[in-house]
Amino acid sequence: MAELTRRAADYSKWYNELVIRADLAENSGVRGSMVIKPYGFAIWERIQQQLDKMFKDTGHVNAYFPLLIPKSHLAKEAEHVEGFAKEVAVVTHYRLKADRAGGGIVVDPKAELEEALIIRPTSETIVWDTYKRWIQSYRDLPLLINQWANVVRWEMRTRLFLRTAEFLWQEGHTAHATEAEAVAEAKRMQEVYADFVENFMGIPIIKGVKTPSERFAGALETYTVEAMMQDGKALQVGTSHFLGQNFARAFDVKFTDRNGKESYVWATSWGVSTRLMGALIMAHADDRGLVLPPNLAPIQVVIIPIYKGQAELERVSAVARALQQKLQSRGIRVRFDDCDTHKPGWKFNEYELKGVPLRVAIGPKDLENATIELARRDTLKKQLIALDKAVDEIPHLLRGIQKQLFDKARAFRNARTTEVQSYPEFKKVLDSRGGFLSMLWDGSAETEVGIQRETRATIRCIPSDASEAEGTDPYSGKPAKLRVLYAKAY
RNA sequence: CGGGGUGUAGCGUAGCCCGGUUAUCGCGCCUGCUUUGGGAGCAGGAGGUCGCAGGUUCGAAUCCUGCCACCCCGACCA
Repeated sequence: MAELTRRAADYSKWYNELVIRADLAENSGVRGSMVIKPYGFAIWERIQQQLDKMFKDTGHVNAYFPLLIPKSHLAKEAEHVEGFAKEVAVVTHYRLKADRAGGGIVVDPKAELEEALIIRPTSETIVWDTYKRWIQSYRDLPLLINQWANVVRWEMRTRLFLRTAEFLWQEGHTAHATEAEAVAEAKRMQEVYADFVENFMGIPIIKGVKTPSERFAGALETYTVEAMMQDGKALQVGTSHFLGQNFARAFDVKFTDRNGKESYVWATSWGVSTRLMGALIMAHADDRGLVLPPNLAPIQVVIIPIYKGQAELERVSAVARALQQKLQSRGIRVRFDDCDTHKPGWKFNEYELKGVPLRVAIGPKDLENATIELARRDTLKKQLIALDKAVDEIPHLLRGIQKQLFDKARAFRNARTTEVQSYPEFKKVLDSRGGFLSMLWDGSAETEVGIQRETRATIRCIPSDASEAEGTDPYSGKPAKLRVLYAKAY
């Protein structure tokens, strides 16, 4: 990764080329949207399946809400509308007609909608408009619902995976009888995300809360999980909001409690998106392509036959298929690539590009010696092992690679996290090493804005494990009680 | 929305300033033979509204006008 770090300024070029070459996605040609290719989608499906299981294990169920939302819904929650109004796509007509003059097709001016519809940038408004009809009693609570969907945000600038105009995500929307229960839910989902990103994706994260200015539009508290990419920039990979009673008030969602008293319900919402795939690439990949943690990899082991002629292929295949079957019976995802349209060297490169954690090569020499060649994607090291040891060795190696990827990323992040005491030191470290900078903060938005303007670094979060600190904010000179994490972010 | 840039085969490009044979080269694609333990070699072949629409000219990828799309940099953002 030294090469990548050295070329930090050139990072976006590297990143986009890699993403495309690795067959994950490409710009669609439609402003800011992406096409996710089959291999990329296989990775997304792994993410979906695992998260979906974790949501269900924590008592949630899936549902689906409309794509198009009446414009007036958005206006009901003041801060929410202010946050999203600048980037919503609007549907104003329901019909096209032939254009006699131009020979093309034009919007039929007679088909204007009485009320414009917006394409959801997030679903809080339509969900809460629906919840109003679903909730009357404390017996209807808690309501713990998740939806997998696409949303559209007309961002001024887009970037493959990290900020596309249309993206896939999941959004959880829950309703609770008490404030304490809703806060606990928001925190619990932050934990679920942390668990998923660290243990499944192998990316270490920092848990914390956002400052008021970085909060979700309409939230009282935003819990975040922040990761560091290999160029030292921060990326928010998951977010969970405690919404208080804001949306319940805006959409008039009340319930009657045990004592017959009526009050507004308490809400949360939480989400992760295809941005996770951007995080995956930028956290683990190297100049040879993707590096996938085994838990996530759609293909964990690829077996490549080496042979001359049909007879040899058949002898190699017999061994390869037997190994494949034994591994599969242990729950390992194995592909035996015996297609004869590409040579072994081509396949080696292809599966490295795709980040497959382990590669097995079996050829005539292996048949003679009862061995296989095993290559690790993370270290690029090759070793010969006895065929009869492979079935035990491979699961063990996969676990080792999963741990190694996480440990490496965590060591990198720790090495790039600096506690700074003064503002000159802050600027110096930010320019030289980047990464996370821990510094005392006076709690004011003025300081945040000032530092952002001067350095482009923002407060990523107030870490939840931050110890009590006492001192002065190096930027403003005012009293400070908190150490927060600053970083340049995507 | 402000600043900059680019549109030529599936991808990457030369040609444009200074108009003139059949639009250049590489990758990829197709066929054949030889190959197969790190992205094969040789031979042959296919593939083009030169972003779109006008204009100037005997003649436009090249000059002029308008439009469109995309990329990069800012403000915005999961």
